[in-house]
Amino acid sequence: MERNTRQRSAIRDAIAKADRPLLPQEVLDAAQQLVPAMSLGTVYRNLKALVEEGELQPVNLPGENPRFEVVGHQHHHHFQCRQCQRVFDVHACPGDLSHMAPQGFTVEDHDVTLYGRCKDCALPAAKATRRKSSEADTHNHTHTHRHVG
Amino acid sequence: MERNTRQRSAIRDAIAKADRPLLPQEVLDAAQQLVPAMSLGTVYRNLKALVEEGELQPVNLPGENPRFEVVGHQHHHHFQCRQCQRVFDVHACPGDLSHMAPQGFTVEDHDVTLYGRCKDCALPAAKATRRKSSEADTHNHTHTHRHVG
DNA sequence: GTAGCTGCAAATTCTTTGCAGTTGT
DNA sequence: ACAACTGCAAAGAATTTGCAGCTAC
Repeated sequence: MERNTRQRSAIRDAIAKADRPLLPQEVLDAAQQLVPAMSLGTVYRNLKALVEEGELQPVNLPGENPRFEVVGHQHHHHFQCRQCQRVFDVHACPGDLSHMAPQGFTVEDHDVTLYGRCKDCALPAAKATRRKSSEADTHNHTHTHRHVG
Repeated sequence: MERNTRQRSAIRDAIAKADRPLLPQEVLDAAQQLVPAMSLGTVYRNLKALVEEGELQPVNLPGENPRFEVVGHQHHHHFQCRQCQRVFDVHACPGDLSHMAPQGFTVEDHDVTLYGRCKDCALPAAKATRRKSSEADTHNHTHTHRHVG
């Protein structure tokens, strides 16, 4: 049976409060504000458990490490900002794309990822009424690149 | 200046002959038929060099390690077979998807991945005239899962 | 002859796992 | 009590890199 540890609550909370899918390290950072001694291993273990439990779902984007969000809206897609690298949900869907497949291929599902600028990182020219650029640059610049360097 | 080593030729050749994007390990497997002593490190170094040179391009699918293909067709998408895990090019495109983005977000590009059954792995019921199942099961079942297990 | 390349092994990054001690129920 | 959970550290997997020797030009 599942237990209600401080760590698990903090992890649940961090993801529930986020308005976007989080990386394990981001979950740790947020959860450590409640439980400072929490380890990354515990985050991974709980993410896995919560996914199996059906409470969370992994969000995989091309070339990115998996992020996690609460299971809510069924079928949806994602947007990644090229400036701050953060990922956001997109509730729209292009619909049936089976016509795109080559002869003889059967399409069962699809993934769509949009790239561009998020609201906070909008380009100067793109917004007449814009926040000071210093604000935009103050964001979570999570430069996530898969693996080594 | 770039040199023409046996290894580099074998790598180039392996990718050019493949009809789909290959994983580094698949490139090694193919290239070792020409240069048996080739190491995986050499494959990675050459893939990187050939990408920087503009001869190859990485193909990133959600939750998958990067594959590589020759730069040819400009904008295109990919299909991954849920049976054999192989990835194929899709030359169609859904077109402009900027209407999908939330208010204030600017869309500059998109990635689309289709999932289903490739021609070789078509479901029995889906094809009247079908190859013997033994043939389909003889394929490259590259079970690529990111990271450990 | 020498710069670029190669194989090998060690290092790095992300993720999982073993273990001994802690804690929720 | 005792099973589930935690922190820590080691293991694992994909990728990069340092180094000494090899080789194309």
